Amino acid sequence: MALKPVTRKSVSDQVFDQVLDEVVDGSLAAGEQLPSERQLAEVLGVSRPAVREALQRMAQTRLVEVRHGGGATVRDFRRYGGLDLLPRLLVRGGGIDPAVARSIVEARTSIGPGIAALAAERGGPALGVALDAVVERLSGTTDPVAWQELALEFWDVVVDGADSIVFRLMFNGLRAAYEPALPALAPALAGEVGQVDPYRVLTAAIGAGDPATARAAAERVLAPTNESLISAFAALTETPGGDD
Amino acid sequence: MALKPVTRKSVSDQVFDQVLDEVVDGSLAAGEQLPSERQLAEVLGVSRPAVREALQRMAQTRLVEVRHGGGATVRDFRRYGGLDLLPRLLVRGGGIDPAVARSIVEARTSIGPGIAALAAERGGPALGVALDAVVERLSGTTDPVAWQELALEFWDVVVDGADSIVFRLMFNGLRAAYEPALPALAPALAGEVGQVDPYRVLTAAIGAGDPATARAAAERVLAPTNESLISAFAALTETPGGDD
DNA sequence: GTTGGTCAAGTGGTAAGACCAGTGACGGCG
DNA sequence: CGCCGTCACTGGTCTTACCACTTGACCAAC
Repeated sequence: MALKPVTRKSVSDQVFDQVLDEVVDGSLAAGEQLPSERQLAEVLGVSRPAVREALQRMAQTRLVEVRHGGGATVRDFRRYGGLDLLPRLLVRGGGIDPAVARSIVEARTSIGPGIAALAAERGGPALGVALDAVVERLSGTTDPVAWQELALEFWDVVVDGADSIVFRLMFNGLRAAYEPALPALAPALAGEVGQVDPYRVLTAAIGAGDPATARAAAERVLAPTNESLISAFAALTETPGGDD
Repeated sequence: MALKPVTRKSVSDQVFDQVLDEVVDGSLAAGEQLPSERQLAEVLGVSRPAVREALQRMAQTRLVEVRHGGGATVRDFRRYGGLDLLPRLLVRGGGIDPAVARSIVEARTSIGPGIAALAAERGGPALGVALDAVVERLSGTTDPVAWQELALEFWDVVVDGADSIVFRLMFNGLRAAYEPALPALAPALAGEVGQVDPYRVLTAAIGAGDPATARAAAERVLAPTNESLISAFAALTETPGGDD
């Protein structure tokens, strides 16, 4: 009997989710006016403060624009949305959106090597040691989920070594989208468990302060995961998967 | 007589800003407990709903964690923060943070070429035409601010052509951080106004569907701006600059 | 007709007070 | 000593009221 933690979503959370869904799936088109707070409150059967908290959060993500006395307007999420709505786009409509999944893979592949090169430039030997420690733990791991978690931590350390805050913030956003899906994703990526050699090569290049080699090594670390990720996402389309 | 729009910040905005500032500058360290909503409301002289809206927005950006009945905890913004707090980090402490500025330049340089290559792969001739139109407008522009706006729009079109939602969302976040600073930044970048040739080369490569050439061309588009950007940010350190 | 002003209705912003629902620590009881 | 209930405190929600702003209609003066 597998028990799972009870989820208790607050009212404002639910309002937020509903409005966000309508914005993302186009039921509320860009430029459209939202119902007034009072109307929303009545329709949804909740209080106005609850609605307001949800709308303020929507405004915080730049998905709606609220003007004092002038109502709230939906904005084009493709034009104004941030990385934070990546999870919502990924699971669009009950299944995984393959275009979004592909895009995540592309971003990994495209950005990772550059970060590795920066880390090689700046990290110094200390970074190599830190990475070695992670790789060591990686080599002793057989559980797919734990392995992916460690892979994520490996990159976390690399990103720290790159010492470039923009990459750091991007990584945070991607991780926030990626990590919750790990339990559902990891089994499909089980094939790469145990393949620590690419990580060792990358670690060595970074520790040696060799950006060019690090860039190439990063590509070899990321490449094998890519096709597996795409198919993993595809396989997830009709699978319940890890929620929240 | 230069008039500027009157700014009227709502109470919850001000609370949000204050708390955010304290988190970013470390007055509220990671792991620390925030005062209770009731205490905050009393200390700041505002109502509890106003405080709640601000805290909910903080939670939305993953900078604080709120547990029902268990208070609110500050999280490490370097570990959990998203791209949306880039503007705040950039102007840390009244001046421009050079490390953040450098990082923005690095991200431009590192990611731009990959996006250009993707756009070349996927855009087709139609994308070339769209880019041509922007370049044409670019060539007729002498005002520095307008020129930078158009450069931003050029990349906007490129990112659309790359058809990869993650890059799109990243670009949105960077743009949201970059655009407000443009009026203050553009004059320092006036040197590049009129240099449309790199853009033409890039446009041609993308229109021709040549990823490798597009990648190289993108580097040549971005490179000249980089040193100017760094010094522009530096010059901005002791200049009022565009607020909000 | 255009300009400018006033007004009313609707909307978001703020406040106060009350109560519900979790959390956590303290102290009594076995 | 350990378990467990109580209670104070915290966040979550609702109600009600009022303020501030936007919009559009209407009207007077030019």
